[in-house]
Amino acid sequence: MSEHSINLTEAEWTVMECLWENLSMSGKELTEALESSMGWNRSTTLTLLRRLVAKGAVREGKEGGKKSFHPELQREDAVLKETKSFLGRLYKGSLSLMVSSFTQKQALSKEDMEELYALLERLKQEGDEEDA
Amino acid sequence: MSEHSINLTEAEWTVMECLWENLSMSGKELTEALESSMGWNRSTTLTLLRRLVAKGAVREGKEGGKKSFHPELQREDAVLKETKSFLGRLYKGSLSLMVSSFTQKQALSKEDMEELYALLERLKQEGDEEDA
DNA sequence: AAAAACTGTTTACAAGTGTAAACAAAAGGC
DNA sequence: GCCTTTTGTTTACACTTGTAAACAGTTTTT
Repeated sequence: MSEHSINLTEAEWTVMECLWENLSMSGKELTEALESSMGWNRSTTLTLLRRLVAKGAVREGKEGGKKSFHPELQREDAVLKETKSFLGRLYKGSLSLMVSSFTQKQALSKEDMEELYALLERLKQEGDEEDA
Repeated sequence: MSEHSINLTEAEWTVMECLWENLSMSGKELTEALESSMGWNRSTTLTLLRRLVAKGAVREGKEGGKKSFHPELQREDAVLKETKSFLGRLYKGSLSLMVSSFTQKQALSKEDMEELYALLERLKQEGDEEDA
C-alpha cells in the first residue's frame, strides 16, 4: 500500500472509472470517451488527468511518441476508503446499521433483497464451516 | 417530501448532526457546542448556519428576542439521499454488491458481522412470513 | 446613560473544483 | 521543408467551501 491518502473529486472519479475499465488509454481515447459520455471539452479531461497525475492516482507513460495513462491507484483501495468514510459519517461506521436503515426505508429493490439473502446464506455456510 | 435537493457539505453535516440531536438550539448553544467539539470560531458556525438557512435545511425562529435554530431537513431524508448516491457511484446502486465487496475485503468487524447475520436472519423470517 | 458583553450581519479571503480558452510543440501530409 | 492536424502545457476564471475578522445592533451592567 503505497498511496498515502489520495482523495478524488467527483469529476476525477469519472476519469478514474474510465481508466479502471481500460487500464491503459491514450489522451485521445480518454478525451473522446469523456467527451461523448460526459460532454466534456478536451481541455477539461486533460486538466483532470494532469491533476490526477499530480496526486499520484494516475501514471503516464510514453508509447511511441504519444502519452498513455494508467491508473496507479487501485479501484478497490479507493472504494474501500470511500466506503469506510461514508459508513463512518452516516452510520457510525456500522454496515449492519446501514443495511437495516435501508431495508426499513424500503429503499431496497426486490432483486437486491434476493441477492442479500443469497449472500447471507453463503456467508452463513462459510461461517459454519470455519466453526467445524 | 418538500426539500427538492439539498446538498450538504462536510462542515454543514457537522452542524446538522448537532441540530438533529437537539432539535432546537440557540446560536449560543450551537457555537459553543461546535467550538468545543470542532474548535470552530463562533463566526464559522454562524456562517454555516446562515448558509444552511439559505438552502432550506435549517429554519430559524425567534424565542424571546434571541434566535433559535431548527432542522428543517430530516436526517433520514438526507441520509437516504446520500446513501443512494453513494451506492450508485461506487456499487452500481447495489447494496448487496457493497456488502459482498466489503465482506470479501475483510473490512468488517466481528461484531458487525454478527449483527448482519442476525439482521438478515430476521429479514428472512419476515419474508417467509409474508410468503405464508 | 456610558461601558461592557452578547448576538447578529457583512465582508473577506485562500484553497479547491469544474470548466475551458490560449498558446506551444510535435507529427503527418503534400 | 511548410502547412495542417494532433497532442501537450499554461493560464484563466467563476463557484464552492472552510474559516474567520469587522462591523453593527441589543441587552445587561455598573
